[in-house]
Amino acid sequence: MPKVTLKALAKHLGVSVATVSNAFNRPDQLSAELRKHILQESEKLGFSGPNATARSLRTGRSDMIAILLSDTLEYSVSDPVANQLIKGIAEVLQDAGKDMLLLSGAKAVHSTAEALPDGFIIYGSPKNPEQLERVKQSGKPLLCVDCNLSGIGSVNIDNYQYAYDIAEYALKKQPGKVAVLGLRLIDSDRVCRLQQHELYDANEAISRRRLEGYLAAAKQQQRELNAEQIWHIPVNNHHYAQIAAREALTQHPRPTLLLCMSDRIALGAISVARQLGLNIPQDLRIVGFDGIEEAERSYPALTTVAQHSDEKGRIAARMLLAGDTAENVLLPCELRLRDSC
Amino acid sequence: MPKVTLKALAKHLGVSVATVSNAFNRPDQLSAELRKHILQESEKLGFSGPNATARSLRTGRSDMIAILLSDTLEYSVSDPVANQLIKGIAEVLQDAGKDMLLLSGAKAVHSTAEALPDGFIIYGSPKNPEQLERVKQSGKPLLCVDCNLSGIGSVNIDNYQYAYDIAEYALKKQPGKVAVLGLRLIDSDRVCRLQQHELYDANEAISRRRLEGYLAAAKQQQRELNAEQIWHIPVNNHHYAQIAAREALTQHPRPTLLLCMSDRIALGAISVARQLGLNIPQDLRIVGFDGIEEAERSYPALTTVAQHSDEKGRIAARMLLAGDTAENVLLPCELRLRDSC
DNA sequence: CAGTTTATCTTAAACGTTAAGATAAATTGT
DNA sequence: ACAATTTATCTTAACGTTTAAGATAAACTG
Repeated sequence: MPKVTLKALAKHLGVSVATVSNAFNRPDQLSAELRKHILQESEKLGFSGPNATARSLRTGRSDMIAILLSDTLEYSVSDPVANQLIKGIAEVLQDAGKDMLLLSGAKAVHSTAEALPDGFIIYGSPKNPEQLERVKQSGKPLLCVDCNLSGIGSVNIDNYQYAYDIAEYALKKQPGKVAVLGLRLIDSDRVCRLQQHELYDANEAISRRRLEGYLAAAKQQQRELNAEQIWHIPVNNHHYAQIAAREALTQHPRPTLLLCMSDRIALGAISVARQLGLNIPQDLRIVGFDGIEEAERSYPALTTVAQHSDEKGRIAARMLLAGDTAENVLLPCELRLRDSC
Repeated sequence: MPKVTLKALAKHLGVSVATVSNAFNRPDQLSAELRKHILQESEKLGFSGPNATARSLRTGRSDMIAILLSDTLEYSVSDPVANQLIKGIAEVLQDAGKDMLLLSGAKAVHSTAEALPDGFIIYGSPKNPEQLERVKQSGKPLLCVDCNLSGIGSVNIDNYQYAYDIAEYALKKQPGKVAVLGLRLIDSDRVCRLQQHELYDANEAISRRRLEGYLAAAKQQQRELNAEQIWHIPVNNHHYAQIAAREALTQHPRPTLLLCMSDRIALGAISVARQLGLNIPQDLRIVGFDGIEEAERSYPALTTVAQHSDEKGRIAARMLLAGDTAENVLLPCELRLRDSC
């Protein structure tokens, strides 16, 4: 059977294509009567509305907003923080009648998905420079979330400050040896300690800002914190967190405080501590970062910095839709003081 | 500045649009020399390749495949089973040079995202009948995963059989009262027990097949399993699992066996059991379903049915790409007998 | 060297829409 | 009653590509 198009419908109804188009898009351009008739008939013929591709070509819009993830889709999206962010963005976009498109940053995405969206929310430090370049080139509105790119508006939290705050709190509570379980500090697939020369890095990634906060707090409290006590964890999951935590906690002397750059890492560390028979907070204190739901339910409940990723998503989405893409917004967080420290 | 298009490029270079188009798509249609020149010049002008929308309109293809999720994006995708599936699909699609598009089933998706893909993988029981209808109408290749729709090819596991098998195994091991912690058995947002009339349902959802398996095994072993011992859990997460587990495990007499329809539910139940001071497997045995990674690491390690969702994804994607959309494939699973039962 | 093939490029017609301007009919004001 | 306005619909020209078919010139064939 021939495809049902606006043109075919128009012919069948004996009216012009414009009128059919208007029936769908601009009700004020034709009589209510005719419009109803057209809509009915189109339903009958199984016409599911004007072809989206053609419309998009003609109007230059697609009513889609993309989230440019820094990793593979499946990984980015399974992270609880990213998940909350996506949820927040989705809420706002839906209300605005826009679609959300998730773009993987890790793999070479075919151009269709990249070319289509009317705007982009770049989430996390982009790992694919060519892709970023294409997106910048597109001239479409851009916004960063949890990253900072020169010339692009952004929504962030003050990672340095809150890392400083929670580290300061923890250091005051707990004397003894300090270790950091850091997330994606360097470009390596394996858990490892930092080397001296890797201690500082011009990198704008949020994990670097957090590390700087920890280091500043340690310095201010005159507590030792060397590169060899700073672990790099390549992926934010339980598995890698446990590997690092086990390395850190089987040292002699054993650290008495773990500063963890994410709640997932902290939860992994808690489970290792339990396996090692350590009592939290007596033998060991642990703090996290992010404020994911699981952190409230853990035993002991995790002391952490609560950032509101859903709100971050909502704000970013609203800014993008409003064309408000020049500002750099910093959202407040809260220290959640619980039993783990 | 004027937009850079094929036409603009052609004019600038003094060749026809067709030639520029061929430079990108059909290298054999022009001399290598000219092609190189065109590509260089196009790079210089910041032309990022032929406009995807126009190409898609002209060719009728978008090189995108959509996964039609049954829930909201953020929820569907945070589920470990869905996550594995997506990973598998992504692998195959990437190798084939296709893009993956995630479509939310819960909300009204704007037509652009729905109209674009060249094919659909429907994941889970669709909750949005109109959307499903539109997708069917499109005439594009469809495939179901973890669901069954008449006339549409599918990739599934034998939920009935494996539920039967693991229940049979557990029932033989453990005498006493049996309870089922079921996932999405009825249409309710709250944790609750099933009513008598809800025990059987024509619904094709996988959870129903699993329940039938449990019931058949109980019957075969002449063990009691009434509606009042079957819980409905609306969302596959720790939170709801714990609510249901707490209800089930604070009964008198207490059940000694929990048949859980997902590993996440089972893990939630394990944590409740621990809170109640119950010893597993002495006081209580628990089995799960799915075989997620966490289930190996839990304490005690979870006895479950391992389905290979990544492989399921790969197979589904390959079938769809091969145009092999009529078959109904059943993938094998394995019983993983561990300490929890 | 006429006839045929090959390599290279051009022309022009789609693809299915929308938006601006044109036209004709109906309504209004004076 | 007639110009002025409003309302309803139509015509036309894009939007940026791809591709079948045609044109041209160079290279081969016997």
